[in-house]
Amino acid sequence: MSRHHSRQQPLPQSTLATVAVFASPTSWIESDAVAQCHQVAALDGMIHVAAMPDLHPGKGAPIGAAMASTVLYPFLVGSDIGCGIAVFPIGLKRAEPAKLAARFPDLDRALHPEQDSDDPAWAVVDGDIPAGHVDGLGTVGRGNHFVELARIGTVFAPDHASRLGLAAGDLVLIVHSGSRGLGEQILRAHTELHGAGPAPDPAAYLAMHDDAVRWGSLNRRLMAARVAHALGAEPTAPIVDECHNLVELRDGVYLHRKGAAPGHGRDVLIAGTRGTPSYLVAAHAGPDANHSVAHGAGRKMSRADALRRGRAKHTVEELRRTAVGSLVVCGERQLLFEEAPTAYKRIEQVIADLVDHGLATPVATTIPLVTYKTPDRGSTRQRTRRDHRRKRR
DNA sequence: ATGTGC
Repeated sequence: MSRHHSRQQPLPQSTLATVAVFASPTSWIESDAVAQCHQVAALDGMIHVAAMPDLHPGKGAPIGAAMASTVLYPFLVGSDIGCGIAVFPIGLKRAEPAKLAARFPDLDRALHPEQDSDDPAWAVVDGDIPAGHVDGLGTVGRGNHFVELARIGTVFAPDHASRLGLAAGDLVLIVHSGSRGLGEQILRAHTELHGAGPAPDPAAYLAMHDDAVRWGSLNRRLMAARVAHALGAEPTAPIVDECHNLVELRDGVYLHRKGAAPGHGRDVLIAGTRGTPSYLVAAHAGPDANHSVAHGAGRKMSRADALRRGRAKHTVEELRRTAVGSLVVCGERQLLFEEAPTAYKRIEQVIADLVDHGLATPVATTIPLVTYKTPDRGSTRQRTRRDHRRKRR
């Protein structure tokens, strides 16, 4: 993606923005990702780039960074505007993970307002559907997105956990998903005209962006409600819901977050992997960190590397039943390898880096029981996405 | 990441 764009007027003399990396020297950070941070720092209007310990290379822009600029750059937020992680308490009698896994609804299948009008999940909609965008409502998507049933493990801050209504052993649903096709449409509309250049009308972009942020949050609530009903529980309101791909106007500058969660006095669920704990933290990041914290463990390997190396290292069964005893529902073999826990950094190191830099305080861990990624198409033959496409033709 | 692109 080129960062050169046409301008009618001469640019003001640009000063290079500062780059701060919030990770210990021993934490593995790919040099390509740091290089991307410095490329971002050289953009017109950029003031400060804060890289989180889960930093890794993205398409054009780094993932795991908060970037403050006088100019709004849509590509720094990316296509999944509104992607985030929400946590919902769920009152369930403990049951076998295998039984629960089998009861998850098909989250590839969208809820349609008319065809599915009797679905009780609609009760979470308390207004209009943002942008009137109906396509893909209630679907989880692909990549690192998931819906997970987890139990609260170690509680580090009992009072804080208690204020959130949580105690060790409680069950929660964790939903990581975004705005599906809507955010992609919004970025594409900008990119077709302006490439990686700034939004010429920031207010117009922000209006669409804010719709996508609301849509993403609604989508997470819809999915939590679908799953709760399917598991025989009542839907609940999220106790945590933070979006990690967004831009906000803060102190007069555009603060872009790409794979970085708001960290100023927020509670944030920082995702581990599909086979390790996640961390619920109290975030208290200041201006040096662009008021942000990490959003997850962060990829250690590219998807291609994870697929290639994973095939030599793991069996499908090992990835479907993890080291913590959880089950992974994922009918796509390729995705299972791409998302293997070993393709990610150690979440404990990411959290330690945040703690050491004074950006967050752990509240509790969540231990996966069932992670849903894509519908299970049966275990007799694990298919890839390509197989599905072939079959359709 | 994505109702995409090889």
